[in-house]
Amino acid sequence: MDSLLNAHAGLIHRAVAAAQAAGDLPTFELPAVEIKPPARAEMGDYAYAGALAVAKLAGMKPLDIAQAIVKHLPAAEFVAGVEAVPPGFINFRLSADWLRAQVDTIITEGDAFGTISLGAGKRAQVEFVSANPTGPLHIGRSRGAIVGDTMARLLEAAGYAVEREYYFNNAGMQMKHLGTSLQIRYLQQLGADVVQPAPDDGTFYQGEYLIDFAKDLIAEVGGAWRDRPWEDFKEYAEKKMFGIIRDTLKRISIEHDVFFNENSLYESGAVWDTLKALEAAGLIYESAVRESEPDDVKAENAHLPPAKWFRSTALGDVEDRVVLKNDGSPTYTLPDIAYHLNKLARGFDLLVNVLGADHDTEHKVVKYGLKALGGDISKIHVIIMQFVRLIRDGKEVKMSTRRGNYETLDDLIDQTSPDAVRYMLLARSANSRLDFDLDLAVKQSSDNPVYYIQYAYVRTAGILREADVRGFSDADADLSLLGGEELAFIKRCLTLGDEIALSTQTFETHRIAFFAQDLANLFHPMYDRVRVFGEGIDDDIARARLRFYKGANVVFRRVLSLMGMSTPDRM
RNA sequence: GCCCCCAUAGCUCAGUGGAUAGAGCGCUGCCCUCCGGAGGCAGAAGCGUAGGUUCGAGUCCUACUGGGGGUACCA
Repeated sequence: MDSLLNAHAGLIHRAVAAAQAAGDLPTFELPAVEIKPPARAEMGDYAYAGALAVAKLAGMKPLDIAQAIVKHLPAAEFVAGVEAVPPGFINFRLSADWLRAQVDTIITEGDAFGTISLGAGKRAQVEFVSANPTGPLHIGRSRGAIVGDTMARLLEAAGYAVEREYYFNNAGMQMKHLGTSLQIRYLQQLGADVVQPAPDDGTFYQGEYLIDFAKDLIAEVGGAWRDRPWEDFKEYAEKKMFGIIRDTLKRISIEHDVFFNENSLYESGAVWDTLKALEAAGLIYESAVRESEPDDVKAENAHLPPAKWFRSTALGDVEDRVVLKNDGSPTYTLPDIAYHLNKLARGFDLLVNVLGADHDTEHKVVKYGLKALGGDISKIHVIIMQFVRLIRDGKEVKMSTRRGNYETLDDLIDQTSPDAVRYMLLARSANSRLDFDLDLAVKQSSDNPVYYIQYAYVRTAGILREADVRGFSDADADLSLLGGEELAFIKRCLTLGDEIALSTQTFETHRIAFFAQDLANLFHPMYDRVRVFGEGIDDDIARARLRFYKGANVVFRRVLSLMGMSTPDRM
């Protein structure tokens, strides 16, 4: 089914064209049609404010335009009434009969309910998490994990074929430190006389997990690795670490389709090809400092070995960027550009990138690079997330990967639940900072909205179970017996398609969390009043309501699974 | 210094240039205890400051104030 917003917008478009053809409206290009629910329910279900916007363009009073549009509006089965009201709004009212009939549509569509055709026939890729395997995932990474996976789920619901990708680098200094740290732990476990670096030594990973790895390694090979080089330990640690990371992600229902190793871009020569291409475009220069620096700064640094700079300012950047360090090795920018060229070459229609706020500048530089090399950056969308701050006892908890005293995602899941973690990290706009209150998340009470939402689903399941026990069927239900409260709930359910469209167009995953909360807020008061079984409720009404709650059950299951949350029948 | 993000109710946050700005928690008072109470009803309370654009601004622009992030040789 098409979204209701689109359906209404279609009516407006046709009406304007018809009014123009009939000479009731002058010819003008209709600007983007915005349909919204009106401010108050009494005004109707959908409202169009376009007549106000085009008044000047058309040279007519807004209300006259609105009336002309209404006059030519084609009939539609979902519309029960339309009126043009001052100062120039057009208000639509949905047909109650049509709404009631949607209960059956919802049940028929089942887990596909809300699916739209926006991305039909298109391929999208979402790249997220992308943490190097130097340690377990921590809270900072988990926000991107949830946002990325939810974005992927929403894109799937929008009709896209979606691939989830994890980009990682297993070379570099940090991985070497991981290898040497495991080597030290291994030798320690064997009782060898090794010096353990001080806690503030940046080259040593203090985390308990490396002691566990060392024990596992001894169980496998005993003391045979005493004289092995650090590279072997690095490889072992990396493999173990990826296993842990994948297990953690799986606990919160995240599985990637592709793991892309940055190193392959060096092996294929793509990194150096990228540099050559930028050089060929005349956008690389060799210098100790930026060429924009004043002469005295240049002179001061003239003795330093030169680096290679990307003249990104030529493409609109605020300053040039180093792409090759003065030791001859690339900065992260070069492989990043090569990686995105690779992604573009794989033929996706949409590339979504989920990054932390610390990468905000970096992704812009990558885009300048792609632009310089003719890449189609309109296909790339980056979600920049502000940081997560952990709060315990009302105070911020400091995190540090290397010292090992940070909160891991696994710890958090253990303390709360996968569902609570998913919801709390989702229910906030990506460009707002997120305070994760550990005390609140640990509390299993209604303070935590995840329970309120899931409880709505549980209640629908409870009704269906009760019907089963009583042997009561909803066969031949007469949906015309449903009341106003049920209709209001159905209306909200039917906006799921619009939510999915908007979320995927604006790349905002928090919307679905608020939608779920809204739905639960409508559900619980209704549940209290609209009962299926009880004194004075006759069988006809009970059948209609049972059918209705069956539909509600489908909707909650769908919404929860879009958020990657579980759907327990009991709590 | 320069660049990016943020500022809405006591707290945490929604809000697509449209009509009387919403929710959760907390607070105050009440109801129910029934398809599993992790429930329901009602109430008090708000757009950082100053300009500008617009028929119309929480939303767009400028400045300011406050908080966060970034600013080659960590990714």
